[in-house]
Amino acid sequence: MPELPEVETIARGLHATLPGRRILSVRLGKMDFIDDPAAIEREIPGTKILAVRRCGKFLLIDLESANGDVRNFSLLVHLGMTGRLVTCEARAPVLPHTHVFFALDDGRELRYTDVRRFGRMRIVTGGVRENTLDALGLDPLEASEGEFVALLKNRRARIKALLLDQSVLRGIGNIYADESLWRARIHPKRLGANLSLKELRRLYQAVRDVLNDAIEKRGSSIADYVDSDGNLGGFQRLHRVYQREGKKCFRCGAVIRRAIFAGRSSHFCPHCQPPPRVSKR
DNA sequence: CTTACGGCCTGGGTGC
DNA sequence: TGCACCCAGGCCGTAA
Repeated sequence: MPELPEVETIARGLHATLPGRRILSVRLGKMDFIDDPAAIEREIPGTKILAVRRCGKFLLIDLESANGDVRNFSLLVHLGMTGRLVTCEARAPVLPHTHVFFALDDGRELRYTDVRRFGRMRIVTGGVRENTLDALGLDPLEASEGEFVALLKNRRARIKALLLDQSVLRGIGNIYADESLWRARIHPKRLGANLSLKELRRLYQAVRDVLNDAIEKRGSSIADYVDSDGNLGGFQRLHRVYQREGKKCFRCGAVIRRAIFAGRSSHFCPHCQPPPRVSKR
């Protein structure tokens, strides 16, 4: 499941080889996950790739239009659950569910593969001022401790929901929310406003440590995730709670539990992460 | 405005 | 072997 560390790994991988390359042509398969397929087919061929970067869980491929026009623009890609963005030789075998092919001027292709097609793809213009991205909260790796604390300390929602809320913090998904809460020893059902300053600081550090460790291990390969070269990540081996229901807590030995909060599964240690006193439901 | 929650997207895995 | 159904995670719409 591509979250911040996985998208960061892919962005770095693509940024290492794509800038300067020109996109010669575009071929589309299924396109129901693309906002405006005609615009992609019309405006992408002939463009030069300037940079690849991450914003939350979004990938942005910055492009220079074919004629060197002033109007630069970007291809915005969200990988959803099963999306893959991989470069390979143009003659390389095509994986099933590959729906977008960008032919590059060095004989390679940039391909988008997505079994479930929960991903999204669209062209964005006008630099940073773009509504999809404007709605995003702070990047947890860029926010200061003070900003992080201020974001959460007055919120009456469950801390798990707040961590997942992209308009609060951008880039955290279910894996890293659960792993961060375990490291900070905070139960997912606690309310933001009920956390002590000490706990919020602990959570800030936990989130950063988890994300940085995961980036270092090139992300978590749970089901479909691979990096931009098609290689698996390594952080799934270091998960402490995610998908460890019934196994022993690495810290205290208690049995890790899984529970559904607001339709989302949460993995936690009932001993290290004590539940709120009065918990409704 | 804030929060909670159901539903939707799709198809692989599971269990009968 | 076939088949129905559960479920994944993000996001959006709705309601309280």
